[in-house]
Amino acid sequence: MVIRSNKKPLSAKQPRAATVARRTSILAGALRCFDELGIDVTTISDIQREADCSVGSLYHHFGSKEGIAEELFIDGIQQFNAGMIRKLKRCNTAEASVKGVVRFYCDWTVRNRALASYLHSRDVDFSEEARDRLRNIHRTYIFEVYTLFARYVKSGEMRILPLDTYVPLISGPIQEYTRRWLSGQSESRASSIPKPMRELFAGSAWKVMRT
Amino acid sequence: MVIRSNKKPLSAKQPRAATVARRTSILAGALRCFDELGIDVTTISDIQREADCSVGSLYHHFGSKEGIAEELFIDGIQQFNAGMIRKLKRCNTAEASVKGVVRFYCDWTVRNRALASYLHSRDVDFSEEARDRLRNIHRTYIFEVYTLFARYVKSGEMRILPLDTYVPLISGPIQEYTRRWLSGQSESRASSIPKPMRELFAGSAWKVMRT
DNA sequence: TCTTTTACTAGAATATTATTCTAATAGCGT
DNA sequence: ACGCTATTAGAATAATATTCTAGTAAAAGA
Repeated sequence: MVIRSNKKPLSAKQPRAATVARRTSILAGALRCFDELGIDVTTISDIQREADCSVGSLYHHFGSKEGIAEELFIDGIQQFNAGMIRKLKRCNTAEASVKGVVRFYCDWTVRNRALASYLHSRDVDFSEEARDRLRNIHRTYIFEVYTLFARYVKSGEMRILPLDTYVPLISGPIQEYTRRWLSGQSESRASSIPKPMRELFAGSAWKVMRT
Repeated sequence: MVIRSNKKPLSAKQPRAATVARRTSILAGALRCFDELGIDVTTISDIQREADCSVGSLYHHFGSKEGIAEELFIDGIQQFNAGMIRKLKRCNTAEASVKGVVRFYCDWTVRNRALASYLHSRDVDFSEEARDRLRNIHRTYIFEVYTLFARYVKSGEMRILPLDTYVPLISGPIQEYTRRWLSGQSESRASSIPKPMRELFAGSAWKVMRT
C-alpha cells in the first residue's frame, strides 16, 4: 500500500475550485429554502431552482435530499465548533472562559440566525454514517474544550463534575433561550438579544461552575 | 346565534368512543414508526400498517401526514405540562419546587422515552394553525407555572428575573442532558439516568434561582 | 498538442409516496 | 325502521424523489 500524503489518507484528491463552489452554492440554496419554506416542505426542485443547477448535479454531489441536509448540518456544526475553540483560546481565566462559552453561543446564534435555526431543528434521523461522523466531530470537540478547561478544574477554580455535564450546565440555559428566540424570529427582521440578557446567562453559568 | 354549552363553543359534540380509540391507535402507531424507523423515513403506509387502518381513515382523522405529526406533538406537550403542574402543586417550598421541575423533567423523559425523543426532535416547521395552538398552550402553561412560583419570588426566596428566563435557567441544563441521553439510547434497551446525576442538575438549578 | 480519462452536468424516464375522491358501511338519534 | 352523519375502504391521481443515459468540460498522460 502506498501512502500518498499525510492528510485524508483515503480517497482524497484536491477537488476543483468549481466543484467546491457548486457544492457551496447548493448548500447555501438549501439553507435559504429550509429557512424560508420550512425543512419538510422544501423539495428538490426548490433547491434546484435556488441553486440554479440540475437534478443531476444535486444527486451527483450529495446522493440524496437527506445527504444535502446532513452535509449542511455537519458543516454548520464545524463552523460553530471552530469559532468556539478560537474564542476560548483567547480567554485566560476560568470565569472568562465559562462566560465566553455563553457569550459566543449567543452571539454566534444571532450572527448566523438561519444556520443556527437549522441546527436546532433536527438532530436525530440522519443516516448511520452521518451520525458516526457527527459523533466523531463531537468527541474531538469535547476533547479540545476539555483541554482548555482542564487547568481550571485542576487549579480548583472550577468544580469537578462528570465530564458529560459541563456542556449542559454551562450552555443549556442559553441554548434553550436562543431556541425560543429563534422560533419567535421570522425570517426577515433582524433583531438581536439584549446584552444584559446575555450577561444574565453568562453570570448564571459561572455561578454554577465556580468552586 | 345559539350557545349550546359553555365548553368548546364551536363545532364540538362528544365523539364516539370508537373514534377516540382509532385516533389514539393511529397516534400510537405513528409514534412507534417515528421511534423505530425515524420521522422523515416513516411513510403513510408504515403508519397505516402499524395502526391497522386504511388511508381513508388516516386522512379523515388527521388531514395529512403533517397533521398526524402535529397532533402527536401537541398531545405529548399537554401530557407533559399536565404532569408537571400536578407535580408542582405538591411542592411547597421554593427549593422543592425548583428541584421538582428538574426531577420531573428527568423522570418523565425516562418514563416516556419515545415520546420525549419525538418532542425533542422537531419544533419548527408546523403549520401556522398548529404553531398557534402551541403558542396558546405554552402561554397558559407558563402562566400556571408562574402562579405557582410567584409567591416564592414575592417572599424573596427566589431571584427576580425576566419572566422568559426562568424556564431556560431551571430546565435548560437537564433538557440538554436528556437530549444527549436520548440520542445515545437505541430504541430497545431501557437504561435510566442515575439519581446522583439528576440531583446534580436539581442542585445547580436551585443554586441559580435562590437569592 | 492530441488523447484519454475522469468529474461533472443535464434532463427525461421511472419509482415512490402523499393525497384526493367515490362509494360503501356502521352507529346513533328519532 | 328510517334517515342522518361519521367513518372506513381502497382505487385513482398528483406530487416528489431518485435513477439512468448521454453529453460536456476539465485535468492528466503521452
